[in-house]
Amino acid sequence: MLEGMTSKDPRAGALARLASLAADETRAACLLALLDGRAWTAGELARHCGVAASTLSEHLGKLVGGGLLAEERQGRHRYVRIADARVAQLVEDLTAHIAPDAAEPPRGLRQSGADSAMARGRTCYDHLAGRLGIAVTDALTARGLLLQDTGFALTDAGLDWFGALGVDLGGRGRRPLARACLDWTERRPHLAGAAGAALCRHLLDQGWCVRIGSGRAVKVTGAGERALTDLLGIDAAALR
Amino acid sequence: MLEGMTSKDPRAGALARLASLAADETRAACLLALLDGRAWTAGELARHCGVAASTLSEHLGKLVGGGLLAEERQGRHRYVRIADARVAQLVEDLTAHIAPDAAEPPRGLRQSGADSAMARGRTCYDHLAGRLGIAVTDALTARGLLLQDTGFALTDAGLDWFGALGVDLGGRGRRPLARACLDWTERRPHLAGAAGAALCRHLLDQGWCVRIGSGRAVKVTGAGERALTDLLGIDAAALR
DNA sequence: GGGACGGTTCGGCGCTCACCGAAGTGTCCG
DNA sequence: CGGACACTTCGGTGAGCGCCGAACCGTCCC
Repeated sequence: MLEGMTSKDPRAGALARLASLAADETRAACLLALLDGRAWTAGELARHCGVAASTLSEHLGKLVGGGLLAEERQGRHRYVRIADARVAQLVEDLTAHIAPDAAEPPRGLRQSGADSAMARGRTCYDHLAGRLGIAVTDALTARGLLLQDTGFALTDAGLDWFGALGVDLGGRGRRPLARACLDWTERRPHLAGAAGAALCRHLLDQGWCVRIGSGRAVKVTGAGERALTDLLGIDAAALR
Repeated sequence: MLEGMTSKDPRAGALARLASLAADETRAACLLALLDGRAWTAGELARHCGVAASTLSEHLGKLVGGGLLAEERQGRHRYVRIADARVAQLVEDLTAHIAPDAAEPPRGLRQSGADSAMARGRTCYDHLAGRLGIAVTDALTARGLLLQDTGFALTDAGLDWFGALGVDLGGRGRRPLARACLDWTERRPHLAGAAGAALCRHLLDQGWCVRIGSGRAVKVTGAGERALTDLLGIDAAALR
């Protein structure tokens, strides 16, 4: 009670509290699962993590209370998702930090189908990742629309390109237009941020990409192959 | 022992382990203190955190073992510092996430002197922060050397500018040349990354800036004022 | 209405972990 | 050599936390 504390940075408590939220394996598994950007029900997460529903309920209470997750109740379901892009970025950053160590786990044959679909193309919160994400990012860079070597930013030509595509990049809120997100399978940066999100949304809206099943894996459609070739010179067949 | 686990992402364990390192208030305080980029002895940190030396020794064991800190033993001293720029960035990112909430603590008059020196200019790991860091970043942007609105990257002109200054930006290692670091007092992004570090080093090497005491606060010298005005058109008097 | 179902609350169990002081190791210095 | 000093190791203690199953509350559907 006495608080015999010395100075000790006042931010330390808040930092520790934030880190605690991810410091449990079950909660960490939830955050990683939710990085697909979709909303999961509490039950789905409980099964995914292999813990009792009651246990997971308490975890969700903490994650929501800590501002990392947003919840939406629908009937008897409790849907949760990553609260916002800042949180998604934080989890991505943490994940990127451990990626070099976490060697590819030995994969059973049964999983390799889904895995390879994920490696071809997937969403990472709200933008594209996998080989598709890399291909788009590299094509933008090759055409002088995106700087990658000296940082990560759209060029003026890049801004025009998005404009010509009819993609609204949002009212310049707090969120950075372009930022790098380290890809988990490819180990290379790909386009994230407001522009990455808008581009991903555009591809899905135009039917150039479709989600495979209910998961985060996506595949390029026939129309998408033509569009990617026309717009960016991407050899989309290589992504099949 | 049985490992009745279901799938549960294999990265979850590693993520939780990483987060645990920062999930303790004392360890968090250590990380924040070490963000000044200098090496601290175990005893200094113990006093700073207000815990017994034995307690802190165990904390350092975990932080070093987890790869967040690097240690160097000199005689009977154990010096520790942030392991590398990636770790520094991680801690910065986490800190930036909580900054909006952590309102400025009520400051006693005794501290306000040191605090205002910190607000004027300081190092943030290996680059400049505070009003000085913001001023340099904004000046680079205004001169078309740095893009901030569409991401964060040096322009070609920016590369030339660094070259003309005689600053070596390093052999393009893994580290990004330019990235944004959110300033804690100014709430605005400033230049970090390899270019930010090189620039900070250059200012100190040239005697344009000097450290105040042994801390992280820095002040601009007379020669520095002239140089900043010449090179970037900065009104350095405003930083006094 | 009644039963299945998703989610929450609660009590209790067991483990982990931060903390301390005391004793021990190694270094520096008079 | 002997004493001061920085740090580490080790037992012990107390608090916190993740987990479960059982009981409970709403919602959906037959």
